[in-house]
Amino acid sequence: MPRRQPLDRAALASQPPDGSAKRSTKRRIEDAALHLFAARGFEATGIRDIADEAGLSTAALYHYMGSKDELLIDFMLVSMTQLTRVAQEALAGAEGPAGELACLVRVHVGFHALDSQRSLVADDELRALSEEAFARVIRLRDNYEQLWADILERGQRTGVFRLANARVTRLALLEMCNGVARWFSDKGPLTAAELADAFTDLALAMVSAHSNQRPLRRADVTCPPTSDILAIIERELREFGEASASGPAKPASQGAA
Amino acid sequence: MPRRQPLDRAALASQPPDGSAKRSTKRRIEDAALHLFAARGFEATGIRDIADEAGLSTAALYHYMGSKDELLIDFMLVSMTQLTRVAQEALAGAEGPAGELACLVRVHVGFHALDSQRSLVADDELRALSEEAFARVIRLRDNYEQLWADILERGQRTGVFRLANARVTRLALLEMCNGVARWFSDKGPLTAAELADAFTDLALAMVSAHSNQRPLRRADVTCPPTSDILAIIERELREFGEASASGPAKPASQGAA
DNA sequence: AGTTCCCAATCGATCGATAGGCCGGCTTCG
DNA sequence: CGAAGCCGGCCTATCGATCGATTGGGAACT
Repeated sequence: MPRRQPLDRAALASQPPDGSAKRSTKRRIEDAALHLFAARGFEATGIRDIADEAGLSTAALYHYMGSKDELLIDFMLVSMTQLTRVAQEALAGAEGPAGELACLVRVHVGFHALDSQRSLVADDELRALSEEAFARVIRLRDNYEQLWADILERGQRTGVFRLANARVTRLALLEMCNGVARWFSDKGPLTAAELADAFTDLALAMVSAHSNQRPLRRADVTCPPTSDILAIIERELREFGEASASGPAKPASQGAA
Repeated sequence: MPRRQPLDRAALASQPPDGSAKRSTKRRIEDAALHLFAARGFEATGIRDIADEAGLSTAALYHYMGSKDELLIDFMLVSMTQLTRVAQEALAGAEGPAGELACLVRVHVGFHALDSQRSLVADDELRALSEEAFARVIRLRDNYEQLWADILERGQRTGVFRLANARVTRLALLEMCNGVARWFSDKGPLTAAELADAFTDLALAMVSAHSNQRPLRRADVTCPPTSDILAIIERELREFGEASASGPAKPASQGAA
């Protein structure tokens, strides 16, 4: 019978003297949950599945997390917050609607390729949220999508873009980019950078970006290079990965209110 | 307490003398299941939810369907079969890669707008299928997507399209069109026809469709008009709606094998 | 009498979550 | 220094609720 692993104390002892032993466990739980949510869906994933993949009992799970629902909510809030933050940082290096659109596409595609599991869950499991949590996440998402709407509107108004319908174009762009998380694999033929660049040209073509009667391609716009943008994303993901795993979910046993 | 409705026998009696009473019940079940699967997801929908919305007991459900899983499988097989059939019929009236692409976009978007619930379920719940059912549905889907791949390849080869990467372009196009089922509402500002036309231009721009150095728009290509294509879709949906609801799932109680 | 249609009651399985305790390291105090 | 007490980390066992599905009819129509 497959006994549960008795914990490699030697490996734990070799880590920094702070709460790192805990971190590794919380990270294992989050990684397992994210993997299963993305592969089977939130509703189809049981806490026993998560516990098995993390190498724990179900009871031990609740030492680190509030509930299965909170786990999902956290994934979504983190995903939307990171995406928005990276987009804003990257937009500082872009010029004009065409450059800004290229920037948003690179960020969005980069995020959905480098963190595809979390992105997939964040995009597809909104219906699993309670009304309150849904409202919180949607507020963040609306805020993010407003970046796209503003840029499309500005491009339309200044004549850089030619849009039959700004709303439809925005929705088409976003769904196209969201789709990346559904099929991208880092074992596939394309790197995240190549994908982000390919999508940048697709997006510029969709909005008929042009200047002096000539269509604009990604080489023509002012926007941080894809390598820089991917580096920002990776830094953001790394920072959160450490921040989120600094200890148990319940800081101390406090009396109920 | 909300008693279950005692069935309006008078209304049933006013229908044609064949098996129409059954049809209405089976249709109620399918409509309820489709609505709930689309709104909450397959795994989050219980058979009691379906029974409540259909105005039946859970036991009565099994008089008309095999199982909850079979219900889902049927939705998917029907969706893929109809989509492929309509696409092939419509393609007969198209000329050249640009006309054919416009045709596929109109069919795909039209389907996802006019039958958005079934399309949404078919696109999003693949992971809920068993391995065997998954293989059956995927085979149909691959067959359908091959239509897109062939047209993109032909457009690329004949110089009508300019594609950086045919596979990426195909995936981007399909995800963009699939997205329609997630946000389209017939109570929204656009009709299905207007949407299909808008997406046709977006798609032609994405592939850089051109002729004589000039970009091709939907007015320039040879393709059945959107109104005709939507009519084909509606006929297909109507035909199935009646065919699928002609009686209980279990034709007679037969001994087990 | 047979068939169609449907229900109340209930099956075993599994769901998310909790109770209560064991174990080992750390701190505190004699 | 060593014993005592605490606490974080994790376990087994189990909770009530709900899951999909079935049994065994009863009422209505043919």
